Amino acid sequence: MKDKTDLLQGTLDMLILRALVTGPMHGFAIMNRIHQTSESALQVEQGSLYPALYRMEAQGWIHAEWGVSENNRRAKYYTLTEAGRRQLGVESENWNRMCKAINLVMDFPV
Amino acid sequence: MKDKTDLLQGTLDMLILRALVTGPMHGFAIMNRIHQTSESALQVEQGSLYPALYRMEAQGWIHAEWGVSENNRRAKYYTLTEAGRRQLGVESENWNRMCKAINLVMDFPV
DNA sequence: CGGTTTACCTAGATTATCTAGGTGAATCAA
DNA sequence: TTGATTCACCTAGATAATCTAGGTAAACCG
Repeated sequence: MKDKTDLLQGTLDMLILRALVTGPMHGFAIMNRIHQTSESALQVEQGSLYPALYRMEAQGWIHAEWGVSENNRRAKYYTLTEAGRRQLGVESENWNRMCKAINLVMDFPV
Repeated sequence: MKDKTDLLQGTLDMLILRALVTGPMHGFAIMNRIHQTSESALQVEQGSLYPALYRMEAQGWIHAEWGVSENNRRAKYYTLTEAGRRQLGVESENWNRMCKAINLVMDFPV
């Protein structure tokens, strides 16, 4: 059974890219950022996050660099690349189109 | 690679249930209805539709009955059950919550 | 020095949807 | 009357995204 906080499939990459628009961030912080800005409605699991980051780095959308976190832990900082910014545009547009389409169906007069 | 008309995962049942609010319909008509009301933005594939209908009937959300279509073909007409109407409410609420949550993240100030 | 938090990682399961095949009956044009 | 097209249904297997459930190690705190 799907949990209430499960993500809508296909939106994770977009959310991560969007989080990185405000500047480089490490994985753990991205997770928290998404949780907080969604007012706790979204909870990205670590088992989803890290493979996604790995995949997106391979795609060239983000760039990773080891550093030290604000809590003095070693952390991998991710930066949005130019390709990542373009990808965010594509995914964001797609999301808006889908949202609109679904709402057209949902709001169709009875 | 995901196609532009691919559905957002998790929304198919909701769309089908919603289509049936206007009255009983056969599978093929449900497919076309979703395509049309979404202004061609959504295209449910038959290989997604029929298994979904089967699954939803097993869940008790819809009820099937053989009949004859407006084109004089044999067709299976689906009707929304009371449980299906409740399920639509649940899924619809969940969709709105998710949409809002994602848009909170997407619209977060830079 | 033991527990908690931070931060990362991975294998395998789950599940939804799509791809790509198929059937058969009705309609329509040649 | 026959061949092509449309309607309507069905299914097996592939694909892919996310989650579950495990794990490591270092830093901090009492």
